[in-house]
Amino acid sequence: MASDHTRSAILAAAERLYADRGFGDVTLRDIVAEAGVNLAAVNYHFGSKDELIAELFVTRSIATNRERLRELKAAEEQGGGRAPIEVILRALVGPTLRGCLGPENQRSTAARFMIRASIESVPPIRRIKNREIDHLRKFAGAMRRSLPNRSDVDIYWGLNFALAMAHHTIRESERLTKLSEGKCDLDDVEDVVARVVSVATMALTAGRVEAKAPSKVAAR
Amino acid sequence: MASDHTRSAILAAAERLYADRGFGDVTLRDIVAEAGVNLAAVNYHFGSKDELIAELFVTRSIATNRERLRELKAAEEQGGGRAPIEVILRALVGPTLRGCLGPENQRSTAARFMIRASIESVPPIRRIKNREIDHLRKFAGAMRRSLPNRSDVDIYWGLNFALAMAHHTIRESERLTKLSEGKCDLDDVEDVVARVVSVATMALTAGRVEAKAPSKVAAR
DNA sequence: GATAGTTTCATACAACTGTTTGAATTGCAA
DNA sequence: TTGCAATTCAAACAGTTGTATGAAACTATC
Repeated sequence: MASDHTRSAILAAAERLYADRGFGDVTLRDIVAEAGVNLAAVNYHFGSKDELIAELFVTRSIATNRERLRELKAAEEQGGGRAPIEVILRALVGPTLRGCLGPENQRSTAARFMIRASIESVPPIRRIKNREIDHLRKFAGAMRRSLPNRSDVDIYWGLNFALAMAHHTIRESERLTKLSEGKCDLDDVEDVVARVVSVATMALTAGRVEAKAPSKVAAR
Repeated sequence: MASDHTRSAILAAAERLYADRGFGDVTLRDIVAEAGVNLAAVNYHFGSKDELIAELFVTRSIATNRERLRELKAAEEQGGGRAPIEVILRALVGPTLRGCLGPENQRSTAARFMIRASIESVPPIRRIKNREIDHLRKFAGAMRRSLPNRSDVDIYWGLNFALAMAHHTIRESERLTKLSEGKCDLDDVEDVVARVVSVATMALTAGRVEAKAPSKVAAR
């Protein structure tokens, strides 16, 4: 083990470069140059390039998921096993949004890395995301307990839409800023969280709005 | 020009292979082998690999966007310049969802290609997506006319959330099926459209649901 | 049917990539 | 200090990739 200096230098350099330039444009040679270590050190310490990327992503994922579960558990304990749906949703999307958004100039390397991972989604990262299902099931369970009258199908759709709004907002934050000409303030993370939670809550609690049949409109 | 046989054979083979195996795993040599043409034909007819991918994506995008605008225009004309917000949202997300979802066994190559493009998002495709803003602005305009009392910020957030739900559902359709153990029926496209439109409509019309402050819950 | 322009082809190119190797160096324990 | 394992290093490896080349085959026009 020793000092692990090389190992952490590689992790730091890789995270920074991937965050700045994306996975497609950064080679192992770029990383070791930035870290000031030898090329072979990557394979010595991590086994392969993919395992290096996986370790970067797993580290951040675990932190986010831990925070999610902490908030969820606290909410359910306080409510005697049933938490209000807004609080559950806040526990679901809050940590992710807080970890990725915020004032751009002071956005951490980790945050920018996670945004990049959300945009590019290379194989090692996709593999990890696929293991996230058990984690999501815990939220589905909490939502079911919170809304016992709601069907499973509606619960899953609500969960899906909540994640959709959070992740899409992160991934397309730049485009939303441009589209809205800066009117949508993505630096105000708590406002974003509140908007996502609010809409997801409505999706899960409101009666279905009957959408007008498009027959006449769509007709030629 | 001649028969264009080689050109279209390349396009068809590329679309099929990319749809099945993803952009990362398919080389030009795979494509020309599948198409039964010479390797140099790709650069002769398309200039480069990226331009080939771009052409594939642009073709499908244009078709979707045309359909979107057709539905939007029809709706606004029928309503004398103002269309109901549900109909606008349906014009926004309907064509995309219909183009990508539907019974898996009979899903077209084009549909599977677009799903792949949504998941992997390779540089030439990202470049094209970035040019989509003007197109989205037309929908923002229609939404503003439909909901004149709503602030611009709310309009943009509603637009953002509508796209979020549609695109995320496409991209993560497999995961949603697995998570819900098949309970969420993604083959019933019109039901998916109705759900997305319904939630987006609520997001745009309902008063803001005041989410509970998380202070106590989140506290250590 | 000769010719000019287009298209196809086999092949080579040139560069880059992640990974491996084996020797050199370092750090620690006996 | 000696010995042993962990670490670092320069160098090469092996394979793949997109692209370029120049000759050959084809097509249509006059």
